[in-house]
Amino acid sequence: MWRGHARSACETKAGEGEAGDRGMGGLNDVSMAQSELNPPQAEAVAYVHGPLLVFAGAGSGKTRVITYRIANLVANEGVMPWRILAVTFTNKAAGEMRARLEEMLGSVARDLWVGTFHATCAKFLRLYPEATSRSKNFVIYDSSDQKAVITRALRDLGLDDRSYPPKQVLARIHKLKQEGRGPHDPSLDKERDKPFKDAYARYELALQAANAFDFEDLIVGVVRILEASADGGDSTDALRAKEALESKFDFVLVDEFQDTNAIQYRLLKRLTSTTRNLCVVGDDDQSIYRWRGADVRNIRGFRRDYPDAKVIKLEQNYRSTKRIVASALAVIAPSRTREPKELWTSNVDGSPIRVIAAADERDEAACVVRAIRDAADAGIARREIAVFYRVHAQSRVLEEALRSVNIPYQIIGGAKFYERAEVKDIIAYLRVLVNPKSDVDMMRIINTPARGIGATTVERIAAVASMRHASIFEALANLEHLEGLSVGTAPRKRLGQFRELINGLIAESTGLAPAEVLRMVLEKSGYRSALKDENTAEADARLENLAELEGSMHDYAVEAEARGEEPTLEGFLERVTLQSDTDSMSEASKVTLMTVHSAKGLEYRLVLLTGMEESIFPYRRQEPLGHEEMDEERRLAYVAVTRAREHLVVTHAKARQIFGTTRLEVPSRFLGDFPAHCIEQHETPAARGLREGGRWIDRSINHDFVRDWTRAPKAAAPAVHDAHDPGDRYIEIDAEASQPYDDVESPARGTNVLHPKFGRGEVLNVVHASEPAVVAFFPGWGEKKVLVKFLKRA
DNA sequence: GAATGGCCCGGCTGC
DNA sequence: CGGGCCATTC
Repeated sequence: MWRGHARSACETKAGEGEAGDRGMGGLNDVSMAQSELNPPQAEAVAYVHGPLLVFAGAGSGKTRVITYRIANLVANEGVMPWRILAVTFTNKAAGEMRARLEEMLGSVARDLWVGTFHATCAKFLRLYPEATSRSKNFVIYDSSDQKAVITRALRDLGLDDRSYPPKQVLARIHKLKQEGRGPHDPSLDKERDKPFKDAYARYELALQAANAFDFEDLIVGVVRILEASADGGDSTDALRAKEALESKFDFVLVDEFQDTNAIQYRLLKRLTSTTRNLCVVGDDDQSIYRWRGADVRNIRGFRRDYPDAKVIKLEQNYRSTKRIVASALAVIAPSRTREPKELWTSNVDGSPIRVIAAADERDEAACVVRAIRDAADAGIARREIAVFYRVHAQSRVLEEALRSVNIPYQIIGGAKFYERAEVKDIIAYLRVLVNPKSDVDMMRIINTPARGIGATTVERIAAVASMRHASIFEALANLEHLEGLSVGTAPRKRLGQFRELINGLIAESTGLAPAEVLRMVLEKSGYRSALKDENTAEADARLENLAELEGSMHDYAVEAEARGEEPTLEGFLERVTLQSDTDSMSEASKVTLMTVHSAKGLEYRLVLLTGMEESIFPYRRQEPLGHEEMDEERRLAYVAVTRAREHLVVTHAKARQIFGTTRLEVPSRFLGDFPAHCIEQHETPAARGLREGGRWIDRSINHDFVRDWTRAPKAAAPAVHDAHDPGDRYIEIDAEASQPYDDVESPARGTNVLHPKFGRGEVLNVVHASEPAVVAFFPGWGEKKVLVKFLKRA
């Protein structure tokens, strides 16, 4: 329960339970809840006109402030809901905000514009597609699609991919787009790299020809509309769209403003150019997307751009214990440039932060398992627990450890479902049906499943199409009359058959529900039967994934209907591309594993922060990090720590196998920043073994490691405790439930067994040694040959 | 001309 | 560990 004065707009007594479908009315009708807002929160809610900057410290209730502010505008200020735009960082956050507002305001909340930058701009562009030389059925190209486009452009220009690596060229293009600069921007005149400019121009043309946008284009496109001018030769379509857009909203609110980039900020300025009712909320200490173009100077410099802006700081943290808040502040403190603010909490001291030294990544995973079990014993539900890491590559070992002891978990991000080959294939079909000009998709499916149209033929038809500034689909339509297409009669015939396949699919898909289109594509393209014919376990898994794809279409249909929208294939495809990792998070009773980046905006009772080692977190490759990069790593660590409500466990390993090599690691410098009175240091027996025995440590290479280990967590903690009993290998075994194997009897292939050291495993092979033995796979350890007498039934 | 298997290089974070 | 490229085989 929040304490503090409720002021002005927020003095209301309506009961929360009465929230429901109600018309608009005074705020007293609205269940703005018994919630009492503290003075700065109330001020941020009640301040109505003009620019408003809210510095919202971690856990200071900023989502609540935005939500209430919107409710206040609608209920008390008489603002029409469709004239309010709220920009959130994820689709999930948008959905939650919308749901909350519907509770407070009733069904009128459906008319609010709530969404991410990308989703909102996509919506604008579908309203005014002509203004950007696209049609309404445009598709959005994700990074791999973009890479395909730029690779092709570079090849067409005869640029070799060693001097012009597609990834880097693409990165340069994105950087320019984030600044709103096209290939013919005057600022590029001094750019001496003409081939690069050509590649950029060609990339843009290719996207336009494909009736496609990349992520940046969605924002840039809307800004272009808003900056259209009759003098600048813009079309009447563009001018009409401009007029509609710039007067569309009375109020614009932006969450996580610290992670906006230059073009997004420009968009916001343009959308509010007449009203100046721009409310931005964020925390410069939590700016973690610099590498993606985010510019923390947007929030730090907001007052310069809007000298009359009202500035409010929310500094009371309601989320975390005192120890967690103090540690977070200690981690962020060394950062050089920060907006001054004092985060504080009146919450309890809480339990000490456990810092655990593990021997290696598996030992660390075992610590994680142990901590999760302890938490479960203490009554913390699994959904209240999260495991964080800096890079996805760390997740596998953690995953195996959890699986081996049957702790349900979900992984956010990582190997993404929609990036699986079979899913991408089918999505490519669907996108072609929606937008046949999409060459990237056409190239993907033209010979998938194999239908005798090989690389050479594809290359030739693509070359002819590009020579005529046409798409492959258009070239195929003219197949019989194409001059300069030198393919034999057989491939030509197959191309014709493919064209008929696509035309047939397009004709039959009209009027069908998205899931029905999917089923039809699977059948008629021959994709399903090709997979079935393979008759392998892998093909079966792919078929299952495709079934799951159909499932996700149903989920989408339900969501769309909740928003009052008609489910369409376009809508589904857009959702697939613009979905953020956390959007698909399950509410089920599972432990959540994710990167710290994904964790932004979330909170958990128990957070396990793993891999706190120099070179992992702060992450660095060869080059030492620059100041800016180091500051960002620090902010990322701050985000990680501030996700925890009650308990925080921080682990680091002394050696880590990652990216194919084993490295000796020293504890992260950020660990050294934790205040001594907040932490409690532990060490696993295996880690201590390394320190004391140093058996397999070559000190001549390793003296840094030893020195840093004694120095880095400089806080002399209370006594160092054992994280585990000696001899316990941390993979827990339910001893009572298992029975030993007899000496004579060997477990059969495929049976599950328990080993005192390696835990649960599966028998792969029975081997003949002097004693009965098997080769078994133990998650987290790999394949091991073990004697049967050490095994128990699982 | 198409399909498949091996090999080498590069590898973060993500709308 | 995976994707892209090349060599080999059909």
